[in-house]
Amino acid sequence: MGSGASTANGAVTENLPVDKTLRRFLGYRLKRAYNTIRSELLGLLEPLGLRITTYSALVLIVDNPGLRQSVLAAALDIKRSNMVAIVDELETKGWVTRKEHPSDRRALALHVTKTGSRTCKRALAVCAEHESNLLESMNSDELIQLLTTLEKIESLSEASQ
Amino acid sequence: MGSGASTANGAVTENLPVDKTLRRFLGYRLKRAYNTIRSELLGLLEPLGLRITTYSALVLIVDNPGLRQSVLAAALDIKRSNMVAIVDELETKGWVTRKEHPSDRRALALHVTKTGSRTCKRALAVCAEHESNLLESMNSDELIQLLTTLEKIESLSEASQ
DNA sequence: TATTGTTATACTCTATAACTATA
DNA sequence: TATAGTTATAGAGTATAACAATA
Repeated sequence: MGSGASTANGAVTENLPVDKTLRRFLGYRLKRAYNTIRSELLGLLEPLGLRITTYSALVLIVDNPGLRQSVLAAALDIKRSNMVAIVDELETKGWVTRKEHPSDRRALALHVTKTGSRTCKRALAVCAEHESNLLESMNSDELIQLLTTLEKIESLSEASQ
Repeated sequence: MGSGASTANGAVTENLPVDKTLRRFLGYRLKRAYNTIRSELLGLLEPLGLRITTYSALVLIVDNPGLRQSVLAAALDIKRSNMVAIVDELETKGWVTRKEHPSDRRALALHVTKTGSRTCKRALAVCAEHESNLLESMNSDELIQLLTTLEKIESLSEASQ
């Protein structure tokens, strides 16, 4: 896939030199890299009943018991309105509960259940292994550098708002 | 935005330490970085009548006259079926034409029109400036390193298929 | 039999507006 | 007046299956 050179039949596939112009554009590269990682993660998480969004949310709830739904949404850069269905899904599966917030009656405090905690651990293990595969063939300095740069990109556009 | 500390009113916002676990995960970081760049690009391209997908396609067609639709799809990592609407849009705007492929009567050869070429140039200029903004505050070695690593990620998952 | 372009379809992600109940 | 959660809705992106024409 990607630059597919030869095919089963004699059909043409004209290997395209993507480099010419487009390759230089960061947005394009980021998209492709994210897409590949995304589809890999999807495959890893699906057997556990998780999607990337529900997985990310679950991890944050585990690490921050009593978390407000709106804070969770902000942390994941997801609109409050879109957060509802995600927490709904986690609640339906019995992994997360919405409780009253101790000091603010408008808010909901999110907590993990025992099964939720177990699922989260398994998911974390699976994803950690996936990342370690990347790490192995990538050199850990390189990865750290990547994460730092990505963070920089985020904070940059944050500033220009 | 993102880690919003203070609000107009006295309302609580509980600054969340996202780092704890999730921050380590590459997929999550990639998604956020891509989303920020994506929304910036959207804003830049919209006045020109382009979206990210149509823009990417247009650039490739300009650089590779007579391109097959299927090759274009493969180059952009987009399914052939999803490529149809994208080329439709470019054709409707009068920027691209679908002609007969000289050697394969199943295929269509994509070509740019004069207006298409003009639009592409303007879009490239806008995006180049956007990237140069990133470059300025990022150090060009860092950017090159980033692009290299992203490419590595792609080729990695390509190999594991 | 395989590939090209196409249609139809479904699911996810993202974004906006508007409502309610609280603050 | 502003915030938290919610609903409804619309627009993109992505993925699969199936078809006709052609290789």
